[in-house]
Amino acid sequence: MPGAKLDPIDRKILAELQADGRMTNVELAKRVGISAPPCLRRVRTLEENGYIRGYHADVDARELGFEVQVFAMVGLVKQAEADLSAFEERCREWPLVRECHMLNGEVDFILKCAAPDLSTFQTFLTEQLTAAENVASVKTSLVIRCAKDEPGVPFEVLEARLSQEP
Amino acid sequence: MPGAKLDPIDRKILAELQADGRMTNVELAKRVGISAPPCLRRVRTLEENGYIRGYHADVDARELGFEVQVFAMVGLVKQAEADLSAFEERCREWPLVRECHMLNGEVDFILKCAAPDLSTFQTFLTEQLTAAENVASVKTSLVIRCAKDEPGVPFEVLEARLSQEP
DNA sequence: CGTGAAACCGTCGCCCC
DNA sequence: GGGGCGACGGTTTCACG
Repeated sequence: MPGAKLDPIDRKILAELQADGRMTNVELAKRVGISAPPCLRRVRTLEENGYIRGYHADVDARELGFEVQVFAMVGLVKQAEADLSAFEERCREWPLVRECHMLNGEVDFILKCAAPDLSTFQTFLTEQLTAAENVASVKTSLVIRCAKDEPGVPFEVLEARLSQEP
Repeated sequence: MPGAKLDPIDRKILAELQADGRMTNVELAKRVGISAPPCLRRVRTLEENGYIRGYHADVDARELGFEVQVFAMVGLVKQAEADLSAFEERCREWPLVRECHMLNGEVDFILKCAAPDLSTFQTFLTEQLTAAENVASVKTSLVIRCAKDEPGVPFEVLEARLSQEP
């Protein structure tokens, strides 16, 4: 049962840093109810054990001139592990592809892409993605608007679960 | 032309904070080539003008016990603006739904969901999402694995564009 | 935008439970 | 094992040139 090695203070630290990753350590310590030194030690441990992968500013893509966001559903011709890995490696090299998830079901991968405008994306779509080796089909959907974009994990759900069956 | 109001130093600040949101201000100032006080003023301005929406620790969902990630494609019965807004409001209230994007094409919305296990998700799926008013169809795809998950925007693409046609 | 100064914070060693 | 106290050096954040 993962996440069980964390005590309530660790989970509170993760929840607070997920909500505000630039909080000072003393502020964080105050919120979780311990003093600064042990709080910092816990944060370092959480980082080293991979619970915290990093910290990122949440930059507004549209304000920066990335008007186009697209979800692309990709089907491959062959799905042996080597084929899957090869496609994933390609995706890591394409900067327009921000996320690449392998799925079950009829489609093999879903990609989230960001581009400055439609023509940039269509060039990428026709000359790179659809043209890539082993790609059988690509279906794209433009994002009209984004109603919710919460990073990370719903800690409320985790806490409800843990308080229910300890 | 959005993003044009930013000078190269502002864009460098955004790129650096996107890569490491917990960097100290003096380190950031060193990297962008100015001293600390004007660097902090620029960061504050970028925050106030909405270029930076926030800072978040990138928490490993699976290590925390969220084993299940799902993409859900949702079609509605009616798509008048009031119907669309009502569904978006529902999504904001569901903690398991982390992202909700309205799409063009045959499907109306794509949702990214996170859940501790399959049964939690299926309960949500059958009792909440599929049962919600105005929902016509829901197709779900489990995430098998994630090959890439880069937050934010490819600044390399932006810089290449700006240096090409100033 | 840079300099200087004051307040604050990150961090360490040590002691305590 | 983990938490608290005190102190040092670095950082944030002013006012001012």
